[in-house]
Parts: sequence; structure tokens; C-alpha cells
Amino acid sequence: MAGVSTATVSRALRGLPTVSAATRRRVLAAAEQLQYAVSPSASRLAGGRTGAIAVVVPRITRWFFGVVVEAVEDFLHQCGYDLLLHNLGGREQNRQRLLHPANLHKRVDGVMLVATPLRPADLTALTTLDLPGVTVSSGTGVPGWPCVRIDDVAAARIATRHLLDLGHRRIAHISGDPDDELAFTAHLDRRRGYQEALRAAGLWPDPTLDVESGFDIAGGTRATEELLRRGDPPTAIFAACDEMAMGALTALRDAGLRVPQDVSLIGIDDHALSGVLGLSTIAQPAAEQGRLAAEMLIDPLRGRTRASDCGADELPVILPTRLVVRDSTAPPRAN
Amino acid sequence: MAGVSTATVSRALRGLPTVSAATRRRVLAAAEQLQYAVSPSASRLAGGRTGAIAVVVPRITRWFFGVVVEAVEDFLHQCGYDLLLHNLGGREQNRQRLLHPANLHKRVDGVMLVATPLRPADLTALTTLDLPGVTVSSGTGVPGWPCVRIDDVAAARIATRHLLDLGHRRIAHISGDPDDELAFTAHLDRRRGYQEALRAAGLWPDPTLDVESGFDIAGGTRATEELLRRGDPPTAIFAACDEMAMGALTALRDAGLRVPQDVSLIGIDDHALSGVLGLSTIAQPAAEQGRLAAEMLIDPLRGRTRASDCGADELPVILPTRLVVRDSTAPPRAN
DNA sequence: CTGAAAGCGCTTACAG
DNA sequence: CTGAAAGCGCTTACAG
Repeated sequence: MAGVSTATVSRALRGLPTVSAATRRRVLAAAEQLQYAVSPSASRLAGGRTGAIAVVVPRITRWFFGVVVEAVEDFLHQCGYDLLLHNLGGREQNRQRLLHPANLHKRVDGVMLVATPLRPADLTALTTLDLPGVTVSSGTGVPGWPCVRIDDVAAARIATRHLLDLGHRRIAHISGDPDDELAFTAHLDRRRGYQEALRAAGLWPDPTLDVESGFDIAGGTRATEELLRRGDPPTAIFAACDEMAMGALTALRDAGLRVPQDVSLIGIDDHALSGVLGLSTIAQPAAEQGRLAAEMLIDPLRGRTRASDCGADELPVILPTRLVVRDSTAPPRAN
Repeated sequence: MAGVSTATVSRALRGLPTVSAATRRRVLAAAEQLQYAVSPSASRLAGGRTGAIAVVVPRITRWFFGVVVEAVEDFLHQCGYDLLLHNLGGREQNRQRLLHPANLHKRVDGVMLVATPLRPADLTALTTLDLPGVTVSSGTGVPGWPCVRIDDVAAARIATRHLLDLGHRRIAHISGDPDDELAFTAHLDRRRGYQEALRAAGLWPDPTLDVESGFDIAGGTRATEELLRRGDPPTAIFAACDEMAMGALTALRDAGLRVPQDVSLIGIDDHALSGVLGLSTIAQPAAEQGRLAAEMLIDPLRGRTRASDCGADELPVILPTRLVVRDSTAPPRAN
């Protein structure tokens, strides 16, 4: 030791204000010299906080989730929190395991659920756990948890409207996420926006132009192949996300259809590669959603009252999207 | 309680063999009924193991690292380990913080370093920490840690050879990673392979055809723009990774050059979107590298002796790569 | 501003 | 196969 009790060492190392400057200096010096590092398990046990946050994503390899996690990781580590990553990987079993109270209880100080579908049973489990949390891009909110997201219905409406404005009338939609056995809300909302835009233009959504598949590249390819198999191809396709649009690109090329001359194509995201591919899209701020959600989760934990605590803030925070027109959308060919 | 001591509960819950079946049944039933979950901090403190692994990647948003992390996460959770994610994000400061003994000591049972550059000082720090670890895709190994990787020199040689075989002679190379202030070995090895292939064909590597930039999409664009600015464009480009190749695609298109008619292009990775883009590449098994590394890290922790412990296994495990020819490479135009 | 004491909730030898 | 006891290494009221 450097002449003080362990209690004082503990206080000095954590920077509590109730330590004299001289003492703190001595403690820090001794710690430095002894290469002393506190045992996280011990301080967690004694202190009651774990200093860790669980972050749950469907698939870390998809653009949106990678960007969200990157932003969250950065903020969390800046605040001194560890990030426990959970990748659902499309397995219902993983979701179960993770959401089981034993895996969250006393293990983390908070939870971030990104686009994670929740059943009523999961909701009550989470609620009785009484753990702080936040959801991102999630339809079913958790009572008492803030939520950050975009307006998926509006984004889809704008994408579809863009195609309508160009003069398209036969507009297909590809979407769906069999990765989740449960309803994944983003794609349901996006379909709704698509249908609303069509109806607003006096069109009737045609079920044969609406194909479900995986919410990723391969899914986009499969959905588009199915679409083309149905005959009488659409003049435009609205894909529920950019990765599906990219998959569509392959299928269209293989079918000998050119984009945008034969078929226009638009997605949602503004994926890092959408520019390279010249893909028109609705850009959504992924990093900002992650960062903001992390902040809303952490701030209260650090004792900072968020303004929202003063009132009812069951309202989700909606971040803006933006139409980005590139080379994949054009007026339909005059027949 | 269900009639037994806490010691027995502990043993029953962990499935130790020294508990009678009847007792175990009673304990499990009681735990179930009480919604009892052990406190991880307490068992860590008492037991000395944390049940967590730190995984360090340069950028989770890049294809390779996302796929590696996904595979690692899956394996780790199957083994009951938590995964603490560290994303360096190109900040030297993050590397420092993470590698500081205090942030690893007693916090995790093991470390996986993916493509993380290490200075001599870092090496000694890690060695004195005496923590089990494994490196993936890393040039500078850590003494005593296994390493999983591909042969970057060979991969680059094969890519370059493919271009040479097609008849190209003016073959450029784009590479580099300013994200890392330290030498990031993969790109150095890949340059070496490129140069070796040229020399083996009797060609002299031309420095004006070798441009460094970021190891990502934007870097590929910048490097290619710089290349074209130098005049007398090459007939082929070997990009150090697919993401750089994708960036190159944009620059070439903007310059009015067609791929492969005017310029052939090949990368390394077999990125999820390389197929969509018709990009020729050298495929590397990313998930397998992650999974295998996780296994090599975890198996000894669970008391399983790996065969390699019996001998000196300072040799890295090299996984195979494979040339994938798509539409971005073709013979040069006859002038 | 600092110290003594209790306690966080487990696991681990040690007996039996 | 099971229990009593000690201890893991901190933090937290409680005094002073």
C-alpha cells in the first residue's frame, strides 16, 4: 500500500470527490507502480453494477446492423462500458436463449435491442426483469424503454411515390424476412407504405407483384426471380432494403433486363455500396440511430436525468430519411 | 431452499458429476420455481473465470470482420461464453486503451485479435498479461498464441498471375490502410505477392502503378483516381481487397472506362456483393477462420488439450483460397 | 477527508 | 454424495 486503507484506494481510483488531492496522487502513483488493476468481478459484486451493455442484432453482417453496432461500440467504450454482442443469426433458439432472464439478469446494466421481434411473453419477461433498455428500429416497443427509429411507412411511401412520379404504374415490391419466425416490423411497415402510395395514386396493390423472401442479397435475387417467373414483369421494383435491391440486380441481369431502361429499381438504406451500384434509395441514418440510442440508454445509468424522464416519453424518436436518386430509376419506356 | 446447502446447489446447477440425480432434480426444480439465476459477478469472483472473451477487430462494418465476428459469436455462445466486442475504428487511441493491461486483466478469459497490428511494446504487454489468446489474419503473431490466416502472399500472387495469364502487362495495384498508423500486414503481404508474380513473369514492378489509400470502398476510389491521374492507365488492376475493387469500379466508370473491356479488375475476399458486381476475386474463408480461431482459443480453456499443445505449434494454421473468375477480368484489348 | 467492518453471492478445498 | 467454513476482491454505509 501507499499508506491508506483499501476504502480510500477504491475511492481514489474511481475519482470520487471525497479524497484529498495529495492522497489521490499517492494512490494513483502506487497503483501505476504496482501495475494494479481492479478486479471487475469483485467491484461488480460489491458495487452492484456490471459496466456492461448487451446489444442484440439480427445479423451483424448486414449493412445496417454493422453500422449501428460500430456507433454504439464507440459511444459505450467512451463511457467506460463493455459491449456484449449478441447476433441472433436468424435462429429462434438464439432469441429464446438470450431473452431468457438468466442471461440478462445481473449480467448487464442495460440492453439494446436492434430490430428484434418480441412476443408478448418476451415483453413480460423483459418487463419483470426491470432492466433499463432501448430499442432501435423496432416495431413492438418495450414499455418504459425509449425507441429510436425511422418512419418506415413514410420511407416506403416516398420510394414508391418516386416511382409513381416517374410514370410507373406496374410497381412490384420485394420484401420479407424468413430469418425471423416472428413478424419483423420494418418490412411490414414498408409494405404498408408501398400500398398506401399506390392507393393514393388510385392504384390497387397487385398481390402478384408483391413477393416475400429473405431480407438480404440472396433474398432479393430469389424474390425477383419469382417475380419474373410470374410473367408480365413490372416496370419498376421497390425493394424493402438496399441489400434486396442488390440481389434484384443480379436476377434482372440474368434475365436480360437492363436497369433502369427495362426496370427501375429503388431500395431503402443507402448502403455503403449503393453509390457504386448507382442504386436509387431512401437514405436512413444508421450510425445516428445507434449513437442516439446508446446515449438514451447510458445517460440515465450515469445518473443524468434525461429530460424525457420528466414526462411520458413513450413516443419513439423518429430520425429523418432522404430520397437519393441515382441511376437505377428512370421513366418507363414508352410502349 | 430445497433442502440442501448452497454448495450443493452450486454443484447441481453447474452439472458437476458429484451430485446425486435425485438431489440435482430437486435443486433444478427449485431454481426453476424461484426464477433463480446465478450472479455472474459472484461466480466470477469466487471461481476465477469470467466466461467472457474479448474480440478485437479493426472495423466491424467491413465484410471480412463482420463475417468473422458472426462465426465467432455463434461458437462462443454455444460454449456459454460472452463476447466483448472491440472495434478499433482506425483510432490508435482505441488500440492503446484496449491493449492496456487493466482492460484485459481479470476481465476476460481470453482474447482474439483479428488483423490487429501490434508493436513490440504491445507484445510484451500481452505476454506479461499471460492471457490465452489467438490471432486471425495477423502478421505479427503473439508468442504462445495460435494463429489462423490465409497465405496473403500466395493469394496476391494468384490474382496477379490470373491477370498475367490473360495477357496483361501493365498491371496496377491499389492497397494500403491509413486507418492503421501501424503496418497492417495483410496489405504488405499482398503487395509482395503482386510483385513476386510480376517478377516471375519477367516484369519490373512499376512504382507509378502502385497506389496506396484506404483499405475500403472509398480508398479504392481514391487510389484509382490517383492512378488515372498519373496518365497512361494500366490494362488491369489488382485491388488488395474486394471493397477496394468496388471503389475502383466507381472511379473507372466516372472516367469512362469499361470493365473489363478497357480495364480488368480483380480483388481478394469474395465479398457478399462481388457476385452481384461480377467481380473476379480470390475467395477466402472468413467464417471458417473465425470459427476455427474461436475453437483453438476455447478448447484449452475447457480443459480439452489440443493436440498442438503436445508440440511446438508456433506455426500458423493456413486456410486455402480459391480463384473465382467472373466478368471483371478479360484479355487486354488488342491495340 | 479517511478507516474499520460488514457484506456482495458465489466456489472451493476440506471433512465426513 | 453432501455440508460448514473460508475466501474471492472489491464497495458501502457508518463513524469519526
